Amino acid sequence: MPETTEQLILEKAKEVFMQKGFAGARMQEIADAAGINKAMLHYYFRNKEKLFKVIIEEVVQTLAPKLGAALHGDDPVTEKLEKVIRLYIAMIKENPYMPMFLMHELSQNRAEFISVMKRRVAGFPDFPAFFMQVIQEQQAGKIKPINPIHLMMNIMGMVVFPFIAKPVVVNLLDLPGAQFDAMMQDRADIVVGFMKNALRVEKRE
Amino acid sequence: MPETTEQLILEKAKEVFMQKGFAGARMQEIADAAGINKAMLHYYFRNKEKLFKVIIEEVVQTLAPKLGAALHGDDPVTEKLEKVIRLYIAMIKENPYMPMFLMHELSQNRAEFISVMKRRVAGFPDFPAFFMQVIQEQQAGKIKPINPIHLMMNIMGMVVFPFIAKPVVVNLLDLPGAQFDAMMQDRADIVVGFMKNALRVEKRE
DNA sequence: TCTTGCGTTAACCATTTGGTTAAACCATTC
DNA sequence: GAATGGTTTAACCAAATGGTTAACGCAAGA
Repeated sequence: MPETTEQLILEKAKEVFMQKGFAGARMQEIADAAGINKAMLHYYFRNKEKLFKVIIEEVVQTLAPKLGAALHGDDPVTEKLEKVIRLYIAMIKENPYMPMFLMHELSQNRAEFISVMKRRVAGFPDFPAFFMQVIQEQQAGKIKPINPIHLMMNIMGMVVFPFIAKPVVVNLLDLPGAQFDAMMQDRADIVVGFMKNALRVEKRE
Repeated sequence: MPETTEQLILEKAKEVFMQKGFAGARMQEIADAAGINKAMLHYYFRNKEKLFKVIIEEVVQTLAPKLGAALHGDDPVTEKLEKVIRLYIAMIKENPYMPMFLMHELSQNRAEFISVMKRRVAGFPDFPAFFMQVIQEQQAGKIKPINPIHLMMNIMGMVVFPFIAKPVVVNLLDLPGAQFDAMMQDRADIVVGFMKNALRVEKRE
């Protein structure tokens, strides 16, 4: 099944943009990676920004529905969060640069970026509904009280951090990269356990 | 007290590098910010990489001792972690770009960076000792069992994430920036609470 | 006052880099 | 097989960007 040139470019551009960021990425490098002439990039995508925007679109379109699916439905909060954790950790394992990429580019306030994000894609998570559920379970005494947004940030922080901070951790702790990766095998279980403990209400005595 | 040109350059270079990253920063922009000629940058720091390296050095030298101080001493683990959380959140509030900057540049595997990190500065935290303490408290039944490295990553993730992800969160949740900042006031308390709950062992009945 | 040398500037240079153009290639169609 | 039109290439261009140079200013010392 022969890949079209356009697909090939997108694929390679994604790799380069994700690893180097917009400012660090070079059109020439993308062309080389795709084994084509630099002019092709412009033929298919006009310019660097347009190409970048397409990648962004793709990334957002991949991430949002995953979150949407996990938070949707009737499961209790802790189960939904467990889904989020496992889903995202699995995905980041295959795409380690994605979180860093997203955050770094977003922090540059690229207008294109924001607009893509704002235009909610199909399957976009229904945050208000989920936050409501969190509050209800708290009032019912099923989980510890905590602001749902903070809770969400706690989860995402624990999920995302190890991947963007791998170089820091490895260097700070003098840990071989392979050993770090091995540790990451358990990561999902550990975060899930930590989260459940943190939300667990003590039994009344 | 008149600031020397060198200090002025460092100050402005730090701002620009931290916000734009190495690849995104422009020597001209730094010069403009400092209100001087571009040649001055090269006069004092020879080239972009050298200037960058000095900034890196400064950042690492600021961060490591803070962690070292918090982890040092005889306090119980949860208190030490509480210190870490409060110290870092306070510092990041004054320097919101620092975490993003550090991680993004680290992820590029800049050799200079790694070398600076490896050369342990004064006050560098004694991780092995702290990890040992964590394990001892776990065996004594004072805190829930968890791999100390995972624990540390959980903490740092929760501390750092909101700052690097502010644009993502704000856009995803349609939250006014000011409201987000207001929420950040409580951040330290919430992370401390979350951490303590997660580590708390249930009372035996 | 003349000299010395650090600090500073404007102008300039070379390379990188995003982007363009005109011609060539090649499969499909008439 | 000539014409058509999408695809690809090599060569080129202009702007951006990191870096250099030569001259100037000016305070401190001789």
